[in-house]
Amino acid sequence: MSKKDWLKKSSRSKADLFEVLIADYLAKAFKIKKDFKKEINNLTNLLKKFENGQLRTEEEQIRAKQTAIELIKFLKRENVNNVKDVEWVGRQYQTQKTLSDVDLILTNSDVIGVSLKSTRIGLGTQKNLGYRALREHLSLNIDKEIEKMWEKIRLNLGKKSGKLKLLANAARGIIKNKKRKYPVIKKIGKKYGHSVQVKSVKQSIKNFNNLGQEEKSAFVKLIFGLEEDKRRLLNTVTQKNKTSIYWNEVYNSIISGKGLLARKLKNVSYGIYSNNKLILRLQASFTNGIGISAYCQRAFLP
DNA sequence: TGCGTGGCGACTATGACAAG
DNA sequence: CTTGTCATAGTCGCCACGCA
Repeated sequence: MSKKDWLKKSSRSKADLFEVLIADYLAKAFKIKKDFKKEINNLTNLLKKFENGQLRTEEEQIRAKQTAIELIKFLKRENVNNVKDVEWVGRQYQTQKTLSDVDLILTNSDVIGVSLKSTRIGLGTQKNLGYRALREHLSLNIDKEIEKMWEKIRLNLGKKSGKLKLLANAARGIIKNKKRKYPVIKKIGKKYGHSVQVKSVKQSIKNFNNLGQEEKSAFVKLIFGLEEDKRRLLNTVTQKNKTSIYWNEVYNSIISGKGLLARKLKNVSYGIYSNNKLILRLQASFTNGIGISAYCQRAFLP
């Protein structure tokens, strides 16, 4: 296993540990006869095996404590006292169709989902949408533009000399892979790729705004990873020593598709607004550098 | 410090053609 | 005609970085 694999696995376990630690604090706070000691021990032991395992564990312990304190305060303020059970949802989000990491089950059987994030820098990419998904949801069609882009790239390469000229008729993947060896390929890709990005953004905005409520909803749900979730959702983000907690206010309009509107942000990016509040930023791009590789849109939280 | 950009890598889809 | 195999294309999560 390569070092990167270890790091990846470790961060997965780290996130898990972060979640169960908080679940444990919450169970205590609501005096529920349940603890997560077993999960905590298992994950702590697992983390020990990774590079700097001790350090990683301690970092999550500190962050979890801090987050839990803030979360419990928040719940008190919001008069959420009637919690009868705490459940760790963890990574079942695909099957459970929820962003919740820990569920709070209330005495009336309502559920509050809590999404828990612990990051060093930024919020990361929310989702990377491929052309297929965009075609399906937004009826985006830039086939012609992409074909034209390739024609121009090949034409341009053909005018060069030597190895570059030979590449003019090579497979797309070959050309793509040569871009590090021949940086001029990146320049060419950028030159002809940019207009594809710009056009696709225009088309995406127009098409999104022409969608019906249900289709708008489906697209946004795809990005948020929501399906038929009935939970009220509480988001917490812990960065460094700062924790922010907020109800997922946009949730209802996301589900209903009401009040959703796309608007241009920059030449290659647009925003999706829920009742005039920016909820997502989408950026037209190529997955692997500029031009020449597969088209995609990346979604970021604002 | 937010945003646009660049990059890696694992995985999946597709289509051509060979083998059964 | 169906199944297998191979190369190429596309998908997508994660991360890094530079610049205004």
